Amino acid sequence: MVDIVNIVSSGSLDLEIDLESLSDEIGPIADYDPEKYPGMYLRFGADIPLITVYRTGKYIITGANSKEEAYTVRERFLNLLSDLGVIEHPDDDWFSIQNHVCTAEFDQSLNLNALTVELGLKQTEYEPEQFPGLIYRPNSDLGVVLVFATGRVVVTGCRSLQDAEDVFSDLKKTLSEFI
DNA sequence: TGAGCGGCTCCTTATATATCAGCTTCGG
DNA sequence: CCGAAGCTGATATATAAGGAGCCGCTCA
Repeated sequence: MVDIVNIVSSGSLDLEIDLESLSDEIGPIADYDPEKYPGMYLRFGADIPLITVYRTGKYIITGANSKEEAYTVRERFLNLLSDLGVIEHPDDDWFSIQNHVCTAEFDQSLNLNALTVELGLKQTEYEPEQFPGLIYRPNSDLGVVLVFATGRVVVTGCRSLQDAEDVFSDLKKTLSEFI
């Protein structure tokens, strides 16, 4: 069982945007400081995913806890642009989920030095002086796993929740004899 | 030799995870 | 005034995006 903690998605409006005037029109929920970063930040509320909009019309949505939330925020964004007359149809772009960050857990603490050997040195990186987690890159190439001595796990780099679930269940299967 | 261009790296954002150093704050 | 406790920011992972800066290469 893995839980989604963050989803990164991106899309394109396929049109050039004047971020300076758009941020003025949107008001305080927009934050644009080109000296600091070329993207304009747009956040509908404190616990609502962040939208970063670029001059080229491309945008990214970070911080969603589900695929549905990412799509809902995208829809709200497109409706806002439609209301402002920036775009004509609130659905004429492409949009896709790019990354799932998930957490999972083994019900026991783990010896990461032994785990490094068990998983194979070429797929594993563990340098506790640099970072306390073990970095495991499965052959499936569906994602990357961070394993901690507490038994907690972070699965990232997955295109879908199914990929993250597959990565974690494969890891559990691989370690079924070990733990 | 220098201009120009392509490629690369870093910045920023979200998010869980854990461990260190360095800093501030507080009590005795 | 000093030790302890708490807090912050670094470390690493993935991913999209545009811009700045840097490096090396090619051609005039």
